[in-house]
Amino acid sequence: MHDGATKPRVLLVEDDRELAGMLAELLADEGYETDAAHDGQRGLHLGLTGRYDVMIIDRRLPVLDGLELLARLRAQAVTTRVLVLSALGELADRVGGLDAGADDYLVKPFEAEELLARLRALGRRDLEGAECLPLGAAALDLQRHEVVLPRGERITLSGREFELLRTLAQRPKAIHPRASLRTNVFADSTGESIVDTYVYYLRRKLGRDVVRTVHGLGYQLGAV
Amino acid sequence: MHDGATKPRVLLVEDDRELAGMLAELLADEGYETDAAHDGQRGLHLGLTGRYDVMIIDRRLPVLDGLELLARLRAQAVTTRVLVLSALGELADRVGGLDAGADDYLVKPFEAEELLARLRALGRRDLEGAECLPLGAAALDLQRHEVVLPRGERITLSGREFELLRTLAQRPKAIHPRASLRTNVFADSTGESIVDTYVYYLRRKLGRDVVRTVHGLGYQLGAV
DNA sequence: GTTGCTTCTGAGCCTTTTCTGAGATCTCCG
DNA sequence: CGGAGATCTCAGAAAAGGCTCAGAAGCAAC
Repeated sequence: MHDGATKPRVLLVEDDRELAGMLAELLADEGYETDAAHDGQRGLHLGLTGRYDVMIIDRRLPVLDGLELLARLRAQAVTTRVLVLSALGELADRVGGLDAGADDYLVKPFEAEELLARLRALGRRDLEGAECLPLGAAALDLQRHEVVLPRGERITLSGREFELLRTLAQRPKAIHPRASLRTNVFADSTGESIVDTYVYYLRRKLGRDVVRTVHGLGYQLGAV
Repeated sequence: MHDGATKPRVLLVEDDRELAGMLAELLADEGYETDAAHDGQRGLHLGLTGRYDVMIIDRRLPVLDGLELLARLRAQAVTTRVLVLSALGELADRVGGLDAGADDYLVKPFEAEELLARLRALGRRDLEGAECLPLGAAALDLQRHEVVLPRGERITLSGREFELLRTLAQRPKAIHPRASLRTNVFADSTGESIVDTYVYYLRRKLGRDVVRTVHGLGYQLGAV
């Protein structure tokens, strides 16, 4: 399950299985946790249901084309950074990709190093390449699943507590509806109040103000 | 050069397969156990996951250049001695290689005897230098497979116990997932709890705090 | 062969985490 | 104010994760 939950998670959508395998190995060495899909349909499914820090999407895909996939994801308000791979280097395609909502564009063949550099850049853009997410005056240690208080005290979180807080902290100003938290953090578990329960746990450990309730809309990150 | 029981392990990263084959044979004759990689990517993978006493890396490599590979290994806190091979004898390259963290540099073509001499020298240097890993107030004697307590008392570890503790001590701040310990130390043995068992053995010999449990994530080096 | 150590497996038990649901409390709005 | 729906709190069951250990199997030295 979520063994290395602290690792940045990558969704790789690439139909060339040999290339996909190499990339997966490369990414694993680099400390990423990778899910792979070999066609657009599957990619869409994973992209909508999983939580990823970055996505790498090939432009040409069977079943559902890469740009089409990207557009669909964006239509569903998936804001994850996306790096599009393409065998076509022409300007037109490049523009098309960026138009469709890609954050970066890489032309095949490419150096492994360049891919990694671009991934890091995307991560940095998202403040996720960092080891910690800011939490008001405190910080969330992504490696250790701990909250570091200003005075240096550490409070360890369980896996789910961590996932929830991390999700909130990734977009600190956003209001996160229960439904999306339930989907992203709790894999649509059947209980209706699972999110409430974990908000309760977080508040019990970190104080009432970690999470703010926006009545009727959802939850938002507060301050510790 | 190394303690008699186990052969010294060499990682050879060389894209010229003919040369690689010859070197592997030479090294085998000389009592080394050799893993070979033919491109930088594969070399990086092996270098990060395997344990080697020395690495021989060609400067020019496909996919991931030799110096880049070296820098990457160093960045991941791999401290193994590295001998860089190069067809280019110019000063600039020499400096580049040493900059990138090489311990020695050998220009092609070279005599077999010279390579062996330099390997022995690197082995020796390893003995002089960091022959102990710090373990809080104590230390892990890499030659004798013993833990040296602050008061000078020595506790002998079995082979597996040593490998496990060494792996943890090599990256003392990292959290090591069970799965990776299982792969690296126990060659993916079938039992699920092999890592737990050896953690238990270490704790029994060295006290509860040698190894810290990070629930759901893995183990981390503690203090003795 | 016997002795002694190491390695590995798996069973049993304990702890922590996860999930569910039900009652108490709160908020909004008429 | 009062009711409906939303939110909070929490206890307890189930599942997952972790610890301890006994014993079998392997290996090396005597």
